[in-house]
Amino acid sequence: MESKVGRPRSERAREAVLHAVDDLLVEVGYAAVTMKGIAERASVSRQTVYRWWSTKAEILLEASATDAEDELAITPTGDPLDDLTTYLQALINFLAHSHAGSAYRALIGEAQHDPDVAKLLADKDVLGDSARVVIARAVPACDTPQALEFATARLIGPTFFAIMSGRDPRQLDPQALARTFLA
Amino acid sequence: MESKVGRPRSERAREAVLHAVDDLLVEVGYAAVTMKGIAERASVSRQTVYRWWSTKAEILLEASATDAEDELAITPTGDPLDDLTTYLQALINFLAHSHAGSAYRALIGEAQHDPDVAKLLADKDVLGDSARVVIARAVPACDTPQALEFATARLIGPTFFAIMSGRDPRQLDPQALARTFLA
Amino acid sequence: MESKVGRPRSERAREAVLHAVDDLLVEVGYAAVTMKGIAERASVSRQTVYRWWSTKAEILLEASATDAEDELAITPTGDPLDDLTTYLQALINFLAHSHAGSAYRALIGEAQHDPDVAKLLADKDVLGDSARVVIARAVPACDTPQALEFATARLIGPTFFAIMSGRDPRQLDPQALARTFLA
Amino acid sequence: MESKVGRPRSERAREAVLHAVDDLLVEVGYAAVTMKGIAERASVSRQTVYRWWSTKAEILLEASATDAEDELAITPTGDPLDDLTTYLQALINFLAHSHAGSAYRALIGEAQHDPDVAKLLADKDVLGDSARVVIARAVPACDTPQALEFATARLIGPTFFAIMSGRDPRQLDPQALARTFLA
DNA sequence: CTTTAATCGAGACGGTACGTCGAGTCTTAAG
DNA sequence: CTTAAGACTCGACGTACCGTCTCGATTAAAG
Repeated sequence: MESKVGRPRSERAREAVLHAVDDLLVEVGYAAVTMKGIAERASVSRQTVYRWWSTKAEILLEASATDAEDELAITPTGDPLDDLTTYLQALINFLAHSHAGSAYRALIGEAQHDPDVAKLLADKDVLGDSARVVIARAVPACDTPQALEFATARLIGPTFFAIMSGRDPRQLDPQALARTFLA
Repeated sequence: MESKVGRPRSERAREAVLHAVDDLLVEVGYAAVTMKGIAERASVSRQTVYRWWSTKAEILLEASATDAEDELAITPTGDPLDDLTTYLQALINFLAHSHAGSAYRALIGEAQHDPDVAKLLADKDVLGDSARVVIARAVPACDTPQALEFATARLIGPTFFAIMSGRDPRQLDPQALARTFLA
Repeated sequence: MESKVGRPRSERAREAVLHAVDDLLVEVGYAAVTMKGIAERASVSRQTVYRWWSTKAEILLEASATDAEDELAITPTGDPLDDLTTYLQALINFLAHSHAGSAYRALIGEAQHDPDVAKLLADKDVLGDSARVVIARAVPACDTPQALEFATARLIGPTFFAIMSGRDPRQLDPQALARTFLA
Repeated sequence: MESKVGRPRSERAREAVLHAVDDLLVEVGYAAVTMKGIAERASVSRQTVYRWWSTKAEILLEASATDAEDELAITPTGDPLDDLTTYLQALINFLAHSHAGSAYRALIGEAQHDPDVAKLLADKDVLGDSARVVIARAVPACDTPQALEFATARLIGPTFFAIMSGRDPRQLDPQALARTFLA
């Protein structure tokens, strides 16, 4: 419920900030993205940035969550192996090559030592959500929450580990991963 | 080839820095560990820290690599399922509860947007090394490098993902994970 | 000539602002009085304050000018020495102990580097006006403007300097000052 | 007692700051002089400014105290009236026309609502010191501290008031003021 | 009894300085 | 040549106040 009195929030400023953070991420990398830099790039006052977001992680998440969801959504064919393979390929592309994915990896990294960022990601489980949809369709037997969680970790885990630990993503074979998952 | 003239490097200073990093990590957490703080805690000049290490990631890795190896090494029993279960339990403890493990998670995080840290971790693959040893013994069939890499990702991945993405480590069942790995 | 159409100026808002300034001056001191603070304390919008006053000096002067005049006005007895002594005592009280006086000192201070404030004070010579009245009655010989100006400086100056330069006002003896003035 | 270990204070930085504050005072006026502006003008880091001075008032005082003393020091002739007249002329020039004087007036102004500045000026009574020297020589009868204080206020006060309250300094007649003082 | 016009509150906006902190580097004297 | 000490430049931090700007809602006099 948002107040109706006072000057309304500037949609222009909101978008400028989100675009700025996207651009800066690509240009200078996550570490060099600063609240100051975002504000300047967006031609927005620092105060305005802080008014609506408290950390760069928050902005980054808002800026890339939609992209992430889009990149991880697949159109089901009915064939479990095909669907899982397609999903795993999308996951590899997302984590290893997409801008939204590199933002996401940076956020996961930050979450390891910043509880606020961890909370943020817990509230918006991009990876888990995308995987659960695919699994529910491909493996109907996975119907309890526990089983779903376990399957999610098994499906995403190997790819996630390989990329996060700096391994070469080209060595990853989505079909082999999918087959092993179904075994 | 190192010079032999002049005052020799102080071993006292080296150890003081490594201990200071360990202590600070526990007391204030990774994010609040600073080069300045390390130097002060170690009663060592800032210049001395910079002379021997170029980033806090380097110090951190040197300070916790040995601990990490110890915590991830298991004594084999001969039974593959038992060995894998023991290893996975050690992995869970390391990533979720150990100091060395939280340092390692932070480094993995940093590596996502800092190529220097990524290089550092690539040269010292703590997790992969520990897993390969276990796999080689438990699954002798895994004899090609590719198969070993694949198995490593399958063994470590699910646990790694679950903990890095902020899931509750108590939900992880090392025996179930081991059984699925062997299937 | 002010317009007669439209909503009339709110007398309530005007008084609330002046009272807020008075209160804030006492509570937090001149330096910490801000336009923002005044508006909030008066439960008035910032725009409303700016609509009617352009600087905090203006508000302050309007808020304390009447008090200042009252505090510096004396009832004549006919005896020059008595009148001057009474006046000087009032001047000491005003400059050293009164709220209106501390506002006035702050304004004089501001006037040293802000021409707008200097202009404001030139148009409303609180100190000079009060002194001229007393001098005209006590020293009828002072009848030219120049003589009056000179006498004003001689009468007010020593006290003004002592207090503005941070000397202890208890060391000031109004009767001695009055006697010396008449000499 | 200053420490002898560590890098010594940069004399270059110290002078650059003092000159910068002098220049800025003339160019933009006291109100627009900021710590940030001083640092930039002096090509010195903000941190360095804060390391040695805590407010712009402190820098200003250090930058103009010597000038002030020079401008208010007179060479005695032996004739009381001449000496006092010369001193009062110097006082008028200082307060009304000199850069050091305008800095001093600004500081006096600030002192009215900033106890720290008031303390600063109390420790370095530029005006009082200069007057006491002149009075001691011209009026040997003034030998008790109280008498000296009283005489100081009488000597400086009228001129001080006239200029601080925005009156035209050209109307001030140093000889007339000196004569009245001696009467 | 509706316009019309200026007010009011609330609060977001772009700016800019604040004082602090950590990053690295540099400059001493001491060992 | 290393060491501890500590000053140096640089640049981001998050906050505060500045003065301006949109809003919707009042409030009176004028039509």
